[in-house]
Amino acid sequence: MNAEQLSTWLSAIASPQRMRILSQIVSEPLHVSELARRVQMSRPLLYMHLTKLEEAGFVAGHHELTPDGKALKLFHALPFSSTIDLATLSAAVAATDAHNTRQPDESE
Amino acid sequence: MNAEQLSTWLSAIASPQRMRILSQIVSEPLHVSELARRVQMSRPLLYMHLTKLEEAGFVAGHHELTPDGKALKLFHALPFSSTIDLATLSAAVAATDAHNTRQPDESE
DNA sequence: TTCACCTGTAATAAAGTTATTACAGGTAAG
DNA sequence: CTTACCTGTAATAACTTTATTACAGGTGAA
Repeated sequence: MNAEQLSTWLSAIASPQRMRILSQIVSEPLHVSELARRVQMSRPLLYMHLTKLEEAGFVAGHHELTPDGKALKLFHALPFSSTIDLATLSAAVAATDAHNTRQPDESE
Repeated sequence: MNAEQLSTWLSAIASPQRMRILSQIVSEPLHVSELARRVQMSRPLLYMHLTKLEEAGFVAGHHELTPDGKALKLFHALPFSSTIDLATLSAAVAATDAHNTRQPDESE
């Protein structure tokens, strides 16, 4: 994990709004409209936040049909745990530096 | 720790630039101008980043006089370690909710 | 005095994030 | 057909963060 990736990961949860969203779908998955009502947020805005959370791997969404045939998009939180300290950050910076110093033909 | 405080803390390190700054002053303290040269950043910009890091408790700065009498401002990284997971985030959101639901006369 | 360092901040520009509004389109029930 | 739900996106406004430029002022050495 390089500095940019770690930054993307941390930025995704470093938002009170996204923390609230996440905490709502820890125990039970919810569909977008219902989730929007619970966190009192417009759907377009919620989509933006969910997209960031999904890209960083904190949530996953999947379509589901209700018994009566309505299509819902359900989201649920994915479990994770990570320890952050100076060593973690330094390692990420080192990974970035190594990448940028690398010769053109060197592989990932 | 409520959601806003956790957000401030995470946001402070969720930046590749600030990770680079931090990793430079882990082993040895450096004065502002020298640090600016190492991370290739203008001093005013570096000050802005250092202020954020200091407010979040990741670095500390102190003035020091060189043997020949020049005043330098040295910064060094403060050690820390924190585990981030769904429980941490949910607890922060709960702390915020508790605060907002509280009666006017309730204490901190 | 001039040069080469250093600290510190104010004003502003540039870029990125967050939030809103307004759409288009779907299903099922009354 | 209208009402009441749902998904999804495009355009844009409002705001925050990041970065630059331009100052003012200090010390010590040549």
